Amino acid sequence: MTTKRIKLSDIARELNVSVGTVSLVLSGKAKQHRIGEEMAKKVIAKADELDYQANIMARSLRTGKSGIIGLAVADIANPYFGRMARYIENEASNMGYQVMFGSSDEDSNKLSSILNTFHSRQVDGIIVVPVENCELVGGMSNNDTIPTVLIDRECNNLQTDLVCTNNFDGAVQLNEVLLKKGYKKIAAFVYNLRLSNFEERLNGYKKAIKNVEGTFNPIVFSIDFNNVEENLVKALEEALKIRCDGLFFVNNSLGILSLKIMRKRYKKLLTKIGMVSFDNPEVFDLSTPRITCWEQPVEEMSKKAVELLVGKINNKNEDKCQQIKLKGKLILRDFQ
Amino acid sequence: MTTKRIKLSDIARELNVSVGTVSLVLSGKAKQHRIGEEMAKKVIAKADELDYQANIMARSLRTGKSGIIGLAVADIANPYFGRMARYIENEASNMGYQVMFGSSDEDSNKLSSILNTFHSRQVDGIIVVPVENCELVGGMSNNDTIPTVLIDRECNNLQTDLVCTNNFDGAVQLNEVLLKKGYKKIAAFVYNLRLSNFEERLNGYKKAIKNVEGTFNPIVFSIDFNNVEENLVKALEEALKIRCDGLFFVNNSLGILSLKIMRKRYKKLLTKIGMVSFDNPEVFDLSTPRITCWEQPVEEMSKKAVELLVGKINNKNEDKCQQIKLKGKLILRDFQ
DNA sequence: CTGTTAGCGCTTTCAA
DNA sequence: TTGAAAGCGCTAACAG
Repeated sequence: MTTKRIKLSDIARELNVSVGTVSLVLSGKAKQHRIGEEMAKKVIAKADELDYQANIMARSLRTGKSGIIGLAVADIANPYFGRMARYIENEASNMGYQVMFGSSDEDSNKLSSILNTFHSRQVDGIIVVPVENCELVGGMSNNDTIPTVLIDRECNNLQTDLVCTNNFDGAVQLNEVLLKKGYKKIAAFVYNLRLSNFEERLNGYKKAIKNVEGTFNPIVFSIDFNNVEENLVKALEEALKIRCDGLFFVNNSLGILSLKIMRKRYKKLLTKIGMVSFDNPEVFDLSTPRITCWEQPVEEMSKKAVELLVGKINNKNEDKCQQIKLKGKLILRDFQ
Repeated sequence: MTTKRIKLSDIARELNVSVGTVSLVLSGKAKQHRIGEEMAKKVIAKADELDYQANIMARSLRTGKSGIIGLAVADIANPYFGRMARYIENEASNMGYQVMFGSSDEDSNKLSSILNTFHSRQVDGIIVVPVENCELVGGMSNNDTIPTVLIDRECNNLQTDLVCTNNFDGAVQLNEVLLKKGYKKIAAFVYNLRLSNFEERLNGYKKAIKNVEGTFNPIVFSIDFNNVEENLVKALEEALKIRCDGLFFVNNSLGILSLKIMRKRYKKLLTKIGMVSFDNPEVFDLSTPRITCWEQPVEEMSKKAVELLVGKINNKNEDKCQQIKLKGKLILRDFQ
C-alpha cells in the first residue's frame, strides 16, 4: 500500500486555488499577505485532511536553509559527548533545528570527511569538537561559509566562536585537593593528543604543584590514543614503581580505565593512592574508591553553543566572535 | 570572505561543455554513457581545482533519495543508546548514509514528532526504538512509505522488521544465578511502561522463580518513569521491609540508580543483598558491590538493524519481514 | 486578495 | 560522444 506523498499542488487542485496561495497559507504568511480568512481555513483543513507533509528538501533547495545543525563530536558513545548531544538536540529542537551527527574518533581525516558531508548537505550551522591539528582540516578555516561554533576545546590559531570550560582552574583545584590531603608525588595522565583542553589541564596540574614549596617535578604520562589499555597499564606500573601516591587524569576515559586497571592489579594499594579526574561519569560516584572529580557544565555549554550558533546563523552577532568559558565544579568525594 | 559555492554549471561554463556532461562524469557514469576519456579527466580536474561539492539537497530533490537514515532512540544520553547510535553511525557510514537522530524520552508524542520530521525530510529509512503505545503513533503503521526497522523492542501487533535480544532467557539466567546463590526472595523492578522487552524480562523472572519448588510469589515494583528517584526510594524501602534479599532490575538506569540509593541508605545491608541487572554499563564493573548482569549485543544488533534497513531500502528483502533475536551474554561477578 | 511563474542545483531522457 | 531541456516540490516576486 504505497500511499503517494501529498504535495502543494494536490491541495491546490482539489481546492481550485493556486499553489502560491496554499504555500503562503501553510507557511503561516497568510495574514502578512492578506489572504482571506475562509481561504486560509479551507486550505488548512484540506492539508490536514490529506495529511500533508512539506517536502523539506524542496523547500531547502529553494530557500537555501536546511534547518539542520551538524554536530561533530569525538565519539557519541562516550557518555560525556552523549550528554552533550542530547542537550544540543533539545536546544536545537527548541530553535527549530534538527541535528545530524558524526564521530571523529579524534582523527582529523574523519573530521574532515564529516565536515565535508555537512557542507554538501548545506547544514545551516556546525558545532564541532576540534581534533588535533584541526586548523589543517578543510572546513575549519575562517573563510568557511557555514557558521561554526567550537565546543569543549580550541583549535590552534583559529579565532572562532567557542564554548568551553575553565580547564586550568579545574586542574589546579583537583591537584590542590590531593596536595592538601597530604599526597606527596602526583603523576598526570594524558593522551598523546595536542588538544587545548588537555594542555590547559596539564598546566593547571603544573601550577598546583609549583605552588607547594620544595615539591617534586611534574610527572606526565602521555598515553597513546590508539593503544590505550596497554599503554596505561605500563604507565601505571611505572608511576607506582617511582612511588607516586597521587594520580591525576585529564579526562573520564583515562580515569575510568585506570580505575579498572588499578582494581585488577593493585587492589591493596588502592587505599594508599589518591586518584582525581576530570569529568564526572556515573562510575566515579559508585566505584570503590569513589573518585573526586571536576564536573564540566555540559548542559550549559551545549545550550550556549546552540544559542551562539543560531545567533551567528541569523547574523545577529555582528561578526564579533565570542569565546565563552563556563565554570565547572569540584565534586569532592572521600578518599579511603 | 564569503566564497561562493561552486555548482555544476560553473564547471560546465569554464570548460565550455554542458552541465549534463559534467554531472555524468562526476557521478561516475562517464563510461556507462561513453564519455570521452580526456573529457572526463578535464572535468574531474576542474572540479578538484574549484573544490566542487555537490549540493545534496538538489540531488535528493531530483532523485528522491536523501541518503539519510533517521534514528529515534529513547535517549541518546543513555550510554546504552549512545553506543547503539555509534555503531549505527559506523555501519550507516559504510553504506553511504548519514544519521539524523532524535530522543523520544519514551513519549509517544515526542516520537511522533520525530518521525514526522524524518518523514518531511525524506529520510531513506528509519531505525526506531518503539515506545509505549507506539502502534498509535503516526508513521509507525504498516502502510507507511518509509522503510522502517525496529530495534530493542517490539511494537504491539505490528509486523515489522525487528532486531532485539533474547530478553526472556537473560532474565531467567540472571534470576537463576541469584536463586542458586541461595537468595530466597527476589523482587523485580521495572518502569511503568508497557514495553515488550521489559515484559519479556519480567516473564523470565517469573519463570525462573516458578522453577524452584515451594518458592515465593513474584514481587514486582513498577516505577513511575516520570518520577523515578522518589518512587525507587520507596520501592526499595518496601522491598527490604518485606525482607527481599534479591533484587532484579530490568535495565541499566534502574540498576544504577538503585545501587546509588542502596549505597546511600542501606550500606550495611549491601553485603546481604544480591543485585542483578540487565545491561552492562561501566559502573557495574567498578562499583561496590560489582553487579552481575546481562550484556546485550549492542554492536551486532545495531549492525544488523542497518543491514536490514538498507536491504529494505533497496527492496532486496522481497518484503518478507524479519524478526531477528540476537543472543546476549551473562556477565558473572562476585557477590559479597 | 489571489494567480502566475521563474528559478533553487541537480539528474536523466531524448536528440543530435 | 555530447548538448538541451524537462522537472523534482517549493518559495517569493510580480501581476492583476
